[in-house]
Amino acid sequence: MKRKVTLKQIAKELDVSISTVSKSLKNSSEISEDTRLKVQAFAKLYNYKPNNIALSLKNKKTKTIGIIIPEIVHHFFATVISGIEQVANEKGYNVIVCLSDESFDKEVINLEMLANGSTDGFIMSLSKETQQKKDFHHLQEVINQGMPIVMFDRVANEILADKVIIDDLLAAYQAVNYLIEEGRKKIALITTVDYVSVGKLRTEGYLKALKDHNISIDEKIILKIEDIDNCSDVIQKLIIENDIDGIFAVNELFAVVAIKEALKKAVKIPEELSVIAFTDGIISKFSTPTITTVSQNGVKMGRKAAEMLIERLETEDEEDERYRTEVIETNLISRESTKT
Amino acid sequence: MKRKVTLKQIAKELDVSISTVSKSLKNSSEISEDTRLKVQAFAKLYNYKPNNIALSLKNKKTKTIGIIIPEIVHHFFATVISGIEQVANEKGYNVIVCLSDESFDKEVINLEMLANGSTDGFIMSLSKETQQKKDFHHLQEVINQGMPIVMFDRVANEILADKVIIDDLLAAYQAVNYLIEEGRKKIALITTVDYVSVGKLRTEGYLKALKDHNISIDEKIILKIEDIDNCSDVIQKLIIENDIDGIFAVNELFAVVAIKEALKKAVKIPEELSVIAFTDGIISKFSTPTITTVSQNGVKMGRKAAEMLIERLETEDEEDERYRTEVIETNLISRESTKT
DNA sequence: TTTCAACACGAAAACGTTTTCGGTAACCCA
DNA sequence: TGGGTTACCGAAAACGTTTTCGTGTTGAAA
Repeated sequence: MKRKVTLKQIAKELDVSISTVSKSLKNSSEISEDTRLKVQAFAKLYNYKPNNIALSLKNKKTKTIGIIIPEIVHHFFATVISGIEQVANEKGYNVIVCLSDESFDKEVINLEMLANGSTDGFIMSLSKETQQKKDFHHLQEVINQGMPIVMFDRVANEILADKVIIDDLLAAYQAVNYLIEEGRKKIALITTVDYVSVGKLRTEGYLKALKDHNISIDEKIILKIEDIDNCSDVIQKLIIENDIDGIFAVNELFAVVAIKEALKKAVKIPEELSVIAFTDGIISKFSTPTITTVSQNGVKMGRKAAEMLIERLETEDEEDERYRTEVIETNLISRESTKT
Repeated sequence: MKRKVTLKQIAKELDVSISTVSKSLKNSSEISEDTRLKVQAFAKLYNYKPNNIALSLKNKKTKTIGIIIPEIVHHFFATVISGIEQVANEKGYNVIVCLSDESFDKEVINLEMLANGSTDGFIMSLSKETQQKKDFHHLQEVINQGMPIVMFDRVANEILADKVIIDDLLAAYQAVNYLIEEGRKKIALITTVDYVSVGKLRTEGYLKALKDHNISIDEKIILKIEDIDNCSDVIQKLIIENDIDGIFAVNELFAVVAIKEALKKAVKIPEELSVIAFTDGIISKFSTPTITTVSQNGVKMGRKAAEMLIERLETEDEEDERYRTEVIETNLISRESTKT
């Protein structure tokens, strides 16, 4: 087992100083060609690679991006990571991933953990609990220390930082419009509890679309679901007890459960009931019938977030306080769960 | 913007030496209670946290695990990461994730990148290309440098290291047996190309099950698919041209495509055709009909891998060359795509 | 012969820790 | 009063780099 070789060892072996070795490897003109080549040959032979930690300490740059997200077993977040990793890779950065598990405390711990030198900046999406508590002091503190943060999807208006979002309200509005133009009159909404920022915005879009078409709002067919694992019963109830002809769901899981429950009751999709879901994930593509969705391009969001962060990291004039909010466009992918 | 405070700054401010500050914060008995409390109060006030990079350099430990996987937009890998992160978190480690995109070169680059001090060890699953080339010198080199590697799922027999796998052959054997015991006579196999280690093993299990029941092997109903994105045509052909009554697919994507194609042709599932898939992912749970699967507990694999790696990292007597291969049990989750 | 530039290289500081070792008082006991 | 202990603190090395500055040697010009 041959341990990694250091500058010091090379210096000793070749009977020169550490400085000489370092300069030789950097092709400094200060060093004679003789010694330069000698050192380079030796370094190559022993497969010398500079130690990243030492470099980080010296340069006060880790070339590492911290990602903190609620969970990873979730197609959307996985695609975002994928996008981040792509541009990080291109620009020579690594990514270190932490999961908050939707917990405020874990989010704080992870953030503080990584803020002590491990990363140059953060890309994050807030945990549900954080959004509920509306406590963002941990973010503010990190920002005050001079570490840039880019937030995506679940962002906080209270925090001044770069952000990457989609226009949740507009996209929801358009999706519901789509159903209305199909001729649907009684469109149900299946959404999350209100403190999840995106859920709230999508709900607003739904309400606005109905209002703009003079369709009265019926609270009975607006379902706010907290526990995603046990939602089938309430959804079934929604379908049986109201003769709805359209469903707008804020995620594909709600949608697929709704479709299953409808099929059980022999409701024909899309003839009698149209379904549109937010988030174009793996489920929508492969369910039967396939589901019309608002596609939320996670890869693109990740790429954009990484670009924004790295730009801020690498721009010299640090204090440009003009934070940007980038809106990624969505598009409606129509599939079998709607008529047109 | 107040930058992070260091020992040196505290020392200067309080007019003591750096050593005194360091010892005070560690509650060393060498320091008088007076100064100790004074220092601690000051440190707390300025929210002092030791710099991780400096610690890493000093201790030659980063408390960071490198994960290198083919891709993250894949439910199985996401669950594995989730498992790794759980125990890493418990034991005070961070994880840094790199994606090889199934490319040998990227795998090598990532490995070398992280091996230069950034991580203490690795958990990885090989890229397809690496498995095809059978070139593992990059792994061997890292191991030679004294960094432990734990491989999971797509492992290499040629490399001596700790491994976490499932018994692919046995699980496939049992799955096919299940179909046979249902009374299926003509069972098709939809698998990957052979160089993917797990695909090969699952194929072997399929063959063994047929042999053990004296069912003759029909090469026409064994489909080896390279391009997962355009597999529907060949699968459709398989279903129309052979009157098969069972399908064993080595992943859920193949299975769901097969089901869709069968339904198109009005083949009744499971009455006329049973389907079992490997990998219990999100698709199997929500497709219509839901799919009977061999569940491959990714979280458990991840947890196990992380435990093995951390144990090796933290055990003093470094050179215990007895590498272990841990086999995670699978179980068959029967759903609507099979009769019993 | 003196002077000066060019050349080649090394010493040392710096990044932020931890830890070993020494040192200086004050105190105790004989 | 002398020797030894104890309590408290600081200097310095170490981790592996990079970079600034200094220094010695050479050769050529004056």
